[in-house]
Amino acid sequence: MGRRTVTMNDVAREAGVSVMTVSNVLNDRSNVGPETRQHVLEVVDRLGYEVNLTARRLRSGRTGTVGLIVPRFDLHYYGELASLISDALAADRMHLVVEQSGASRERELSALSLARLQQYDGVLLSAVGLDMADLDRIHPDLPIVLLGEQDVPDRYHRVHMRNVPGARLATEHLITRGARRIAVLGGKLTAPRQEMATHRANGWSDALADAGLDPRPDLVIPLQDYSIAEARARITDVLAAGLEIDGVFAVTDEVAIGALAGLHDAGLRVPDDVQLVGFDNLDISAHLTPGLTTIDPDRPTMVAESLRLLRRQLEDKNAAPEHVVGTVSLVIRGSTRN
Amino acid sequence: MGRRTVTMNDVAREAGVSVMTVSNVLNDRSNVGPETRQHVLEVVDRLGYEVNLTARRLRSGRTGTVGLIVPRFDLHYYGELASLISDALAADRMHLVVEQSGASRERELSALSLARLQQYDGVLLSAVGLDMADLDRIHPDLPIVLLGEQDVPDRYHRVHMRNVPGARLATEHLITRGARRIAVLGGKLTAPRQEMATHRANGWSDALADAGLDPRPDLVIPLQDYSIAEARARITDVLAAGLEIDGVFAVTDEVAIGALAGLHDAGLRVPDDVQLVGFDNLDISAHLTPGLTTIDPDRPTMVAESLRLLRRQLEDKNAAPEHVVGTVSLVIRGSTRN
DNA sequence: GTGAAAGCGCTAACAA
DNA sequence: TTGTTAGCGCTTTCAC
Repeated sequence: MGRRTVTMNDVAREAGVSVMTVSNVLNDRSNVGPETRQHVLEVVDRLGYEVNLTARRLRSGRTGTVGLIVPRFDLHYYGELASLISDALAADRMHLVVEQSGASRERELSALSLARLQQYDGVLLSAVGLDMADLDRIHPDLPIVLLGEQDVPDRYHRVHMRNVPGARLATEHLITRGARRIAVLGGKLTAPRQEMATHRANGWSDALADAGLDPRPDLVIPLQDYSIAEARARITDVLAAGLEIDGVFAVTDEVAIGALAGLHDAGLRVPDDVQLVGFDNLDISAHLTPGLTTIDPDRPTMVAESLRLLRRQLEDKNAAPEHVVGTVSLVIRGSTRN
Repeated sequence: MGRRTVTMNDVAREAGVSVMTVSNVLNDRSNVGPETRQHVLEVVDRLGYEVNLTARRLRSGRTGTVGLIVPRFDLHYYGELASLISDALAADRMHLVVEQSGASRERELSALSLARLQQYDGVLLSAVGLDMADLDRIHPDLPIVLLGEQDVPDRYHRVHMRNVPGARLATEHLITRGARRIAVLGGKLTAPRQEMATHRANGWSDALADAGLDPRPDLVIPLQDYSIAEARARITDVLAAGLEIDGVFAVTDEVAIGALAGLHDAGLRVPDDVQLVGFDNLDISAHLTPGLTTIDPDRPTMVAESLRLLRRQLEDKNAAPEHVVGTVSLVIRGSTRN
């Protein structure tokens, strides 16, 4: 209980060797005799010694830990992302820890303080609230990979999704299947910065224009937090206000789930009365009724690429920044007609 | 870019004061003259200094960070939990970081190594794969609160859910609404240790017995990872094998979502042919079609209590361990009949 | 193959 | 109000 923490010194004294030898044993360095190693390990075990990672880090700079910064823990997208990354890193014997920045700029900047970031060997940053200028202020001497949509300074390594083509694909599919009055739920035509909502609204708008349809502003239904509840409430509002639609492109699957509920509330059947397409291909989307037609951003590849970029920087501080663009594909399920 | 990290020493030299004064300013200690403070802050700003948290931690032992260890990032339950905790901690100006232990004992033990835990001021541990003996080996001189079901050594502070009564409530509700052949999806009658699945199966079994119904073993459908996909596949299997049921108690809402899909696949209507109750009251559960009747574990209170126990230990290392038991309530929605 | 010395960047304790 | 000293526990460097 109250007993003092066992340090390397204690082990060294007990084993009758120097701390350096203990350190060498614990770090699997080659320059230790076999029976010395054996003996040290025995003592380590007996005393229940565990290395102090803080001290190691202070001295060596290495932590064995990668940080993932996400806007929110409770958006399923980030949970699935974190899970994939964590599993992939485990193969490299590294640990993932996840922090939530909150979607607000203030909390994001705080999570992003150099002080916090420097605790990691590398950082995967999925930041939504920051603009170029913010990112430009961060000058961590530390590997970072940006995951996401926004424009970022060229010096950043970055993996991003093909948002506009993905949204276009979704919308074209709705048009192909006969929808003509297609709303974009969660889209934004204008915003202070380009972001997921504007990119995906642009793809929607492009597809409509190509098909000779009018991307009317009243078909663009912006959201704040992209939660299921918000999406359901907003679509209920616009339907009650008399908006007539036969298709919905929801900017995320989570938004689509809300739309599904809201449409059902209004007595509209999916896909018979209104067809619906999402974006993200969450695990759950295959298991809704009806199954959700959606855009698959090939997360496994995005994760693999992110980690590749991270490893490159880990190996070579001055690796030239790379921009990787993912692929998107359409997954057709029951929420659109045959 | 390659420029060396700015240290407190640099700031001190540049400002013409000692490092202690810089430290005092940055920690808002009262013993600094106003114009000295002002000047130091200016220099800090000009040089872009940020404190090295690793060094601070090594010296002071405080980190300002709480760790939450969860089995998986991609189970919605933990995402919602993490989100609640993160927001609550922000009010105390503390940060939450989340680690995934993986449901396997090995990875759990690794995430739980003293070395890793000691990086935090306190740890909230939602461990599923550990037993008493494992937990007994952990002797961190560090505040821990266990969240969860299992029996734990008395010296631990702990918040747990009323699993058995909750499961009983769910099952009684099914019986009240007319179900008679009620399966427990994800339940286990026997297991090496008491765990969520056994507790909830016990509540199910108790309720059946009380009602004079037979808790037949073939009504207990165990699961491995409690994913939506697995739940859907398993219920499809047992239905195909000829199991006749008119009610399902799913041990989690996530499992219930899979059950909903599987029942639909089999051409069974919910709640007309088969009634369904979950457990957890996830955000999404209100937005399914039909809405999911479920057990609400009052997560906000559980989170508040967990943080209270943590703060108690932070303030007094020797605070007597407390066991807090949450309350459960039934939330009735469309997946059970009226 | 092993060990002694130095110091990573900060803060606790005490002195001035 | 400010500064000096010591040292958190480890790893780097270099000597033996």
